[in-house]
Amino acid sequence: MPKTKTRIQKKNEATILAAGLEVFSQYGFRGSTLDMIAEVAGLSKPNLLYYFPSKDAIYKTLLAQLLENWMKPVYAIDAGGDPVAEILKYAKLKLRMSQDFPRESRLFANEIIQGAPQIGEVLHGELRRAIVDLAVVVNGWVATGRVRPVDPYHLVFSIWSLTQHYADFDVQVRAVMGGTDPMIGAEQHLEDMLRQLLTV
Amino acid sequence: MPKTKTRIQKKNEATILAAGLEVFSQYGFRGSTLDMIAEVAGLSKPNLLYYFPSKDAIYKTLLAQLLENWMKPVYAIDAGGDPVAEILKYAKLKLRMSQDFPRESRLFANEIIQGAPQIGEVLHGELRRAIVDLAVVVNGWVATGRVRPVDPYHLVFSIWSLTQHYADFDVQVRAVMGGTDPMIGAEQHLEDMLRQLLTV
Amino acid sequence: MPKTKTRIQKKNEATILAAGLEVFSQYGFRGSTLDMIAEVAGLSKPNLLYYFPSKDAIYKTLLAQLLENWMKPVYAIDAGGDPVAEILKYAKLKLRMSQDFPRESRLFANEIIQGAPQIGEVLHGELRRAIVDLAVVVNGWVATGRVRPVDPYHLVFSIWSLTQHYADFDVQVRAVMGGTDPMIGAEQHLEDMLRQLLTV
Amino acid sequence: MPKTKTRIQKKNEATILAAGLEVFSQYGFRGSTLDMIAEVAGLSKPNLLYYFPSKDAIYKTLLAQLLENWMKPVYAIDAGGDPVAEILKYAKLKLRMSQDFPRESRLFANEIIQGAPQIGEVLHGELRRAIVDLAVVVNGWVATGRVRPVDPYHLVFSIWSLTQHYADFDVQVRAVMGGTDPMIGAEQHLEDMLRQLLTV
DNA sequence: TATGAATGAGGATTCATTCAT
DNA sequence: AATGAATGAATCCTCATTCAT
Repeated sequence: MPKTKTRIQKKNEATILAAGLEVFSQYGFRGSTLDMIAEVAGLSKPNLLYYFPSKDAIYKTLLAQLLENWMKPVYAIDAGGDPVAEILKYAKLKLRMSQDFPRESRLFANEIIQGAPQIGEVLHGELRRAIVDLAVVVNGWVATGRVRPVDPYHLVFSIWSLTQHYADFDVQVRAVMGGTDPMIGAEQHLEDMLRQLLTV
Repeated sequence: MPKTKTRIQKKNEATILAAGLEVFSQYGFRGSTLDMIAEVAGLSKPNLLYYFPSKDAIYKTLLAQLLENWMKPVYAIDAGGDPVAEILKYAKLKLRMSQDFPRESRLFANEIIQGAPQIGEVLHGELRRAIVDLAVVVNGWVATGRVRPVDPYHLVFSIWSLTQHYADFDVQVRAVMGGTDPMIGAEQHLEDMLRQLLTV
Repeated sequence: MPKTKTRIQKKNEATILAAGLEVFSQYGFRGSTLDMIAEVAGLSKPNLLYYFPSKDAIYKTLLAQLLENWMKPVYAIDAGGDPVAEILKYAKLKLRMSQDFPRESRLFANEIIQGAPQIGEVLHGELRRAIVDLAVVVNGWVATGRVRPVDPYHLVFSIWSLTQHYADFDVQVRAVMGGTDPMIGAEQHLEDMLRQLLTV
Repeated sequence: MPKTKTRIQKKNEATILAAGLEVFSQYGFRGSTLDMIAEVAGLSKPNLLYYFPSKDAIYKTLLAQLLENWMKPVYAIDAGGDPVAEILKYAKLKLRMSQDFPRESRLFANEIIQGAPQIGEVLHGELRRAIVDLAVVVNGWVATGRVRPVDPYHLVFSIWSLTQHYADFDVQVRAVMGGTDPMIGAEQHLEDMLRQLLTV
């Protein structure tokens, strides 16, 4: 019999994942406790473990979901489109994701900083393949003189690091900028930087 | 009489701090245990606490040391020097620090991601002041047409995020780049990017 | 919705408090361990902490309960009654409490000897007020010649010290008296002493 | 070679015992730490253990010294003297000891409350013998009508408990009496009480 | 004689997980 | 589907004592 999930089941799983994201993204895996997650979820601790077999399972489910969304934008780059426009589209999408899903970003950052124990394989597999493919495209653009000569890998790192910085280092960004909203100038700067870097 | 530290004392404190850095930078404060640190330090757990009153004290000492080194480069920027050269000098220094002290960088990243519970004040105080001062300098350069118009804050974030990315996201960087040494192209790219962004 | 306690909850809390009283009254707060209390209670150590948040909480709960019962007898003294009879009634009540609740008495004694870190405020507040009020009554009796001139405070100390002596110094009392039951002559002596002291 | 103690040895042993008394009397045996004692003594912890083999040894030495002084007054009672005067002399001596050596009193109280693990034997031996002898004397006085009929044991307990109360329950006594010095009325009351109780 | 260094044996408390209902 | 009850395995920290000098 195929396990069809009831409405309540779906709702609670979603609630737990949301709570898990909230907590894990701030305190990391080991720094988070089921009590915290249960508190945020508004459920009892044993009830959490009724829906997920373990703390680990919640964390892994979150990471899996995250990776899916994390990879999507790369595939949206159109090798046939205008180079600068395509890169900018990608970069802005990344920036918006950092704005809209800062907790996901921090969850990811925590996982990577700790050596990617859970998602190491994905990094070496799917992610690497996607970026290698992208590098071929970019190198093609460079070879045909459509963009300035640029290392595709470091280009990607620039985009990743800066966009995620606004989410992951939010506290520092806000501390440094005082009351100013960081996001106001962020996109402008990102676009300017990439245009200068890429436009021939 | 000023308590002069024994040779053994100095050695062991250094050993413990090194071990603490190793462990805290990877697992964060809550994810690290005194057992791990003792293991790495090659000392017994109570002996750790003979030199430092608590786990917290080790962590705070590390952060304090870190902050000191972290702030230095900013102050080395010479308002009277060549704008692009000064910014480049700073950026390259930062990059080298990430290369040479990746654990310090990750320790810092962990602290910030978790909301900077320990160093929040420094961020709002000394760090903010330093960057505000730097912004004045950069804005001066912009106003006199010596560099392209850039937002000083986002310029700084670009430098910070990219340079630290190589340390904090090392696993991902290496996964994506396969066998290639990330550092070979990193400085080149950093310089290119900043020159394009800043040169009028 | 008021948290109504389960039957099990009530039972276990009572069990723990009884065990805590047993242990704390003999070894004092610092000399007692959760292991001892768990052993006596027949519960696991973490289970103790499931019902009470800390060792301290068990101790404080016990002291709070104790103080309530400890204060009651004072309030039962009727200013309008026969002076000697009222004092005797109070003294005998105290004596019976020492007999029936020797552990409570020792718990109290331990707390006081160590400087009353927990209940210092109650001593300066409620207890002092009660005894000051009592002193007024006794002084009234003295002034109207209904009892011999006595210092109300030292009268109270006499009653407290002697009655509690049988509980707190039980070992010594029994050692000195050999096989004789201390309580047989105790009440007799107490009554005789107070009558001689008070009767005009 | 007979171990003759050097001057420094004597001095340090005395210092340690004084510090031990200070600490043990307040926190009890298990509640006291060598660190506390070392702190009070102004000596290093290992140095303490150079003079005394263990924490236990310090405690036992203190108790032994204490018992010696504690027993003396009883022997000073003169069976041939005036009954009331002799009892009063004894009681006042006890009171003065409580005033002058409150820490000794509390140390003793702590030991007894905890079941007299160290000095149980002395209580059953020397102390019991002394009080039994005293009882014979008092009973003689009673038989010959020189004092009112009193139970010698409970008489002794009255004296012990009240006099020690001022030392052991000092905090409570002072709390109840407010600013008044407890000792001013104490002796007066003690004398009055005993005279009333004993005088035919 | 004195003390800096070191540690094994606790001791309070936390936490993921299991059990019973 | 939900939760009160329970616990073994940590985890931070304390402390009497030992060791080396």
